[in-house]
Amino acid sequence: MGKERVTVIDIAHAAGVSKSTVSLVLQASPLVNEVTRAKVNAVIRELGYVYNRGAANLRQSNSKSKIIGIVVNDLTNSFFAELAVGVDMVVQSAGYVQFLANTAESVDRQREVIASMREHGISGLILSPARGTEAADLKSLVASGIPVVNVVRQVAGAKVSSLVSDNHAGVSAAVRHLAGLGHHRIAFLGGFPDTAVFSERLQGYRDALSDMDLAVHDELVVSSAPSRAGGVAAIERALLLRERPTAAVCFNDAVAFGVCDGLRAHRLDPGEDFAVIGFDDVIEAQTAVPALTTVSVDPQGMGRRAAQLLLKQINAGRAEAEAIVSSVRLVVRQSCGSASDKRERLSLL
Amino acid sequence: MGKERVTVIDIAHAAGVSKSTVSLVLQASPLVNEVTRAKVNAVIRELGYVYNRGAANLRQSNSKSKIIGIVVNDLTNSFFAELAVGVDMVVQSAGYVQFLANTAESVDRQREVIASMREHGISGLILSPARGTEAADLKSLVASGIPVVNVVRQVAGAKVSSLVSDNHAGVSAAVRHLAGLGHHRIAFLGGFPDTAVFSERLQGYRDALSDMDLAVHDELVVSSAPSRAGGVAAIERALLLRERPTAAVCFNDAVAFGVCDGLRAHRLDPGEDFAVIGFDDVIEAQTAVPALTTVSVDPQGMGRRAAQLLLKQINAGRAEAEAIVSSVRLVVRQSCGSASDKRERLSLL
DNA sequence: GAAGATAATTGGAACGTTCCAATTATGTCA
DNA sequence: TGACATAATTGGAACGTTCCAATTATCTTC
Repeated sequence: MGKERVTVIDIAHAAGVSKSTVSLVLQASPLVNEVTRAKVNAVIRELGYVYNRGAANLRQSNSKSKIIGIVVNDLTNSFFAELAVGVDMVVQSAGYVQFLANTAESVDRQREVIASMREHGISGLILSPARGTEAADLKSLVASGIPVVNVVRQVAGAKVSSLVSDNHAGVSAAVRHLAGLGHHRIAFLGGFPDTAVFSERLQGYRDALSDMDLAVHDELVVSSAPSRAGGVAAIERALLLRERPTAAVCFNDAVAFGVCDGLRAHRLDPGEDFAVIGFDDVIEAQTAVPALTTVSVDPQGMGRRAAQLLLKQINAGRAEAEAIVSSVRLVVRQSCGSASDKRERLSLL
Repeated sequence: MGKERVTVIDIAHAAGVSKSTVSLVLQASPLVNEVTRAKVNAVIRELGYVYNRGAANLRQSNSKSKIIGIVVNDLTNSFFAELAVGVDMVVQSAGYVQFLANTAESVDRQREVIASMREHGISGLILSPARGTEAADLKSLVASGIPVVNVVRQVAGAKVSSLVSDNHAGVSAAVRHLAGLGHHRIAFLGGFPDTAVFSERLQGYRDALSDMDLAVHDELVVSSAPSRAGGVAAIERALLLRERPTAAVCFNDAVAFGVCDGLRAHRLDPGEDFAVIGFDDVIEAQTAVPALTTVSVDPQGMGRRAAQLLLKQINAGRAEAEAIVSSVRLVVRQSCGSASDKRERLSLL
């Protein structure tokens, strides 16, 4: 049953009008009379018609496909999952649907999925580029006029819009906060050193230390995978130092959680015995114990803004690339053990 | 630049063959001569041709659109993020691309996104239905012959395949394990009571208690949102009981983590002072401190299997619905404080 | 070298929609 | 009522592909 599909012609026939009129109704054109519109709509419902966007898209320009692509480098990281949710929200309510693909940091896979998305005629692309992505990888895509918004990571030399958080300012604020609490040996933990994001955050760390007249010890920056497991590994190594750090700002929240885990494995109480600050502010940051002090970038909000930027460019037809750096704020919670937080915690018990 | 697209006709012209031949080449047909194939492929690369699946799909049956839809009820839960990654893996390597949408438990939104996906001609759908989804919601979809695989949750009366984990056996095993460790007052924490998954798990809890000759106290089952925050709330309430539980099996890992957080807020050490067992085995379960004892369902593997099942049905044309319940195993780690684990932990220090 | 088989190629119709130009119906005004 | 404007509707071409039936080129075999 239900083998052959219902087309606009079937509707036209059943409603006693022409296919052109039905098409007009589908597009909510003001040219069609109210009563015919009602009749056509009734028939549409009655016959269970489903619009064929593929056919429509064939006739129209590609930018009306109502598909946007989003490719992220690591969906198992909740930062990106939330980013995707944010994108999905605005994209859905604009009547679009999103192709989501995960590259797991593989540029090969990234190339494949972008090619596949192009074949399907995406109207635009939101991309968190895999490590090692080069401007050349995006060249033909932008040449074809498809708007692209890079998020989280930039690609040097690519003529596309980008939306990144203010990494330098965020880490700076975190370091200054720790220094203000009296910490002298502050570590920078986690992250792959060959990424722009890492460089920016590290620079923020170094600059803030200088600002606060603290020495910069290279042994205190230990890189690792930007994951929970990476955080465990990083703190393990940091605790091996002859002169241990007393605080750390972490590459991201996942690393920070791993650091807390690693501390506990050493019978150290994060927040009490060791201060840790994250970066991202994923949802668990609030509910974790201790609640994580972190640089809030609001991943969902970032997804929403990226989607809005992309939709703007799609609607504008040909839009120039703009680079937005999204401001960021330090959210002080329990994991850095500030005096005020200690009071707060005691009053809770 | 790059405004008008390159079509199969342009290729044909440039290669000195007919569009039919180019089409044959695109489909890797054995009918075409090696040397012409090579020439055509060269021209394709040279002109930067991109295949238009929309057009192809117009001519072919819907099942060749190479798009599958996946809609989940809560992507911010890492269980579903990992499920999506699993689906993506097999789907990508089969040359498909996935529409991913998040419903946030809204059946309205779910209806919208499914409708939108149909308009785009998905070949199949993997659905983790939002709470309150009814068989009627899927009726027209299955009537149109599009294969659907429900994951995680079933929809009563819907004629679609499903892949769920063995909830009863999983919770049973968890309860028996706790009882074996000497616990008498075992709570069941978290989850919305109006779902089939909840009922199944609760039944597993009750049956196992009976098996072990333990009394079933209704006050020991406290429902809540199946999230980290819900876990905090649930354990708060459980600790208010005149006679406190000493152990809990939780609706899922998110709840279990929340329960650990809540315990710590009360200066109770999860694993030492109170045993907790989760359900799902998300990646953090291994690296968390204490590592979470949990019923492992391997979300990525589940995603992969769901995708394989769906692809099988797509290729088979018309396939009958099959209900698979995926077996499940208890992974004992630190959070339930078994004797052997205590030894293990001590040896670590 | 004629006949038949096989290999390779091809033009044209079809898929379901949109858009344009053209047509018909309806209203307004002197 | 005729002339004109406006409102509503319409047929046909086009989008880029696939598929069928038909054609042409190349082999075999006697």
